[in-house]
Amino acid sequence: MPRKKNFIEEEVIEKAMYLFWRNGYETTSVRMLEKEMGINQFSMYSSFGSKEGVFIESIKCYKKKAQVALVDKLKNSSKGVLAIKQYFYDFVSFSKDLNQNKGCLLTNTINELGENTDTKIRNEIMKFALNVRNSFIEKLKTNSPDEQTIEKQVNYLMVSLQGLSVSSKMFEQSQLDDFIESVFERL
Amino acid sequence: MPRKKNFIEEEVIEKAMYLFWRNGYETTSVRMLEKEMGINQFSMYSSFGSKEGVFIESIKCYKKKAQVALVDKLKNSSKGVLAIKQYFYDFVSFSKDLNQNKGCLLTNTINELGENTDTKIRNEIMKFALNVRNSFIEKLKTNSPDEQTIEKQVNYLMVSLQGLSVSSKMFEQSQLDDFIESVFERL
DNA sequence: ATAATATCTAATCAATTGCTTAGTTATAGG
DNA sequence: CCTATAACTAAGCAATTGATTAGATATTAT
Repeated sequence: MPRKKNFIEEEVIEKAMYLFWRNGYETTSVRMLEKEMGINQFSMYSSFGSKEGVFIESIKCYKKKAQVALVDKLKNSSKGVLAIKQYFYDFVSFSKDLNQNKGCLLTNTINELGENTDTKIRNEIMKFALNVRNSFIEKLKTNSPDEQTIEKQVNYLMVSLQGLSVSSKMFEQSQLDDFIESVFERL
Repeated sequence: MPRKKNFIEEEVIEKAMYLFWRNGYETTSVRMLEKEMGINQFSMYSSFGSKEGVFIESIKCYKKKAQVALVDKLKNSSKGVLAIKQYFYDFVSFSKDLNQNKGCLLTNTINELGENTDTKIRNEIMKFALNVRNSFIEKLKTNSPDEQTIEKQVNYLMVSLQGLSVSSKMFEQSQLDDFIESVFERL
């Protein structure tokens, strides 16, 4: 009996995600979302409940994309630790937008909202971080069997990755390349 | 003939700075600033012109504090590269607030405002980054005389420092320690 | 075709944003 | 002790924020 939605949720969320990615959470207004998603505020609120609801779905959308483009590729690689290095390079191009770099949406979010980050959002982010972390550990095992060494190495890699995310916004590509090369020289 | 200001600009700016540091630029409203600085909006605007004006002065205040607590200490140290490692540890405690970590105000700002960062603000930030960078280079010279090596090393250190800033918001102290130790193990 | 109902448009809500203005108060030089 | 002048208080500005409402429109089972 009812009328059909004349938009696909996955499609409009993807558009919202890119907007949040470029601008951050606070700077992105519901009017901007309206325009970018191509739907009315009513539709937005009836589908996703709130601005935060749209953001949470955007985070999930980002995670899916990063999973496919970065994590799955890493998992499927047979190059061991070198695959992690490739992950770092892939991450930089993944977050590149024209001649700008948007960093990682998840890192941006933590950095913007800090400890005030909503628990639901924080959980989504932490879950993905753990996911990446475990994938790194799998590859590190091919290098060294020592658990303590691996633990230290993966902590090192996770922080390095955050550094890459922020630095890509302010540093030259050559500096990022220097960094990545240095990171894996030490591994 | 005129009336005297009954507040000291440096004092209220310091309070504003801590507020911006904790909350970020956008999330900090003029009403919050009013309350925290203990002065009226009129006084704020007549002294600093705009919210952005208050922020720019806050950035300068932050830079002064970081200069004294971190950079000057680094410069005065005779421990060579080890002094840079100390800088990393000092930075973490410098940005710690109770059991929370606020990261670096400058890094936070770049990360929040991205390429839309006002030129004046961006210049202030970049000037300080260059300042830190040069201080690192001085210490690196005590290790190796090769200019290319130093260039690569300092790029590595700068990105690592950004990583530390963001990661301090989401990771445990032990993970940060692992990271710092790993960075300087082979420098 | 009709009735039921979810989705649409578009106007509007109170609250908050950065900023300004009108009017009062304090402090100095003459 | 005045008078000039800047700093104060507090009310208010238009614009924007996230969110809601009322009424028109479309779709499907009967």
